Amino acid sequence: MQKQNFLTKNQQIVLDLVEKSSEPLKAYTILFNVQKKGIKAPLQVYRALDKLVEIGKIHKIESRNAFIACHNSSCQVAKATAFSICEICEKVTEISSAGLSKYLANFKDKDGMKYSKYNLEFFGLCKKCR
Amino acid sequence: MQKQNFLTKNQQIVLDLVEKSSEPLKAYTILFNVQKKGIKAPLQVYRALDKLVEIGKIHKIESRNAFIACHNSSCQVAKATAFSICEICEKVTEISSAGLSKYLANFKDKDGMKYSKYNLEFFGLCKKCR
DNA sequence: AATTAATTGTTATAATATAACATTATGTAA
DNA sequence: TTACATAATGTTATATTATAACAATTAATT
Repeated sequence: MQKQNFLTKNQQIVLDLVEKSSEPLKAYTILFNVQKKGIKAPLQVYRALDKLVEIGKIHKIESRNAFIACHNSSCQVAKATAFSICEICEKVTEISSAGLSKYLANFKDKDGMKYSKYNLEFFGLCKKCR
Repeated sequence: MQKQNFLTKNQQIVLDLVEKSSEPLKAYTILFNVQKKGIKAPLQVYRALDKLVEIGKIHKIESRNAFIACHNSSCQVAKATAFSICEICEKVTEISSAGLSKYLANFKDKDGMKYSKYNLEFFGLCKKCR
């Protein structure tokens, strides 16, 4: 069986919800909101989320245990992500800076090791909250 | 009462354990290992961890929900952290690169905003696992 | 000594995430 | 087109991570 290149019903339901949201959503918030669509258990949500993260449709904000849709058209795979997070209103914005991603992809550690996969979370105050 | 500038008993017990460990420790692993020292409840561990993170003695690896001691002498405050994480053996190394921290501290987003606080997690394979 | 603030201890519970297993659907190849 | 293999689903139960609430204690400041 080939690796699927389309979304299954549950994956589509979860993605639709996350894409409609202006803020990161938590797994159980998603669960609550998709119960009317027939998704009943946490595991159904987590499985959909896992897949969507894997294919880069959504990203996990690790410091918040929450998920947002990818807003970076070039981000086909979830491997190099950067976000700014407002510490007051919790607004999260995906950063797509060619300079930043180039710098990080080319960064070498002490051992000369490069990393194509990373997650960067900036914290501060957004425009509104400043 | 002044902000304490020393560690309390529980904080010291938790810090001692985390500093002795060569790998990130999870909160309940810590709890299990300090029960012989009189720490009985999760909250006692989480409170100590919170404080230790706040003063920069330890860092939380967000993608792993685990804690490691700070190995960066200049890191008095937990505000600008970078780690490499091996996806096979889960070895975590704190990166202290003047270049990297300078680049990130000076990075400006679309709105010209700078961020003095950030957390960066690189993923790849360590020397051994490569 | 009185006051204030931080920390502690304790019980209970909330929030986040996965294990295990039976079932159903879908692609591949004989 | 039937078997085979792989992937996704549904379901129940449970594991893991983290915090709420509140009473008690400790320590610095006035």
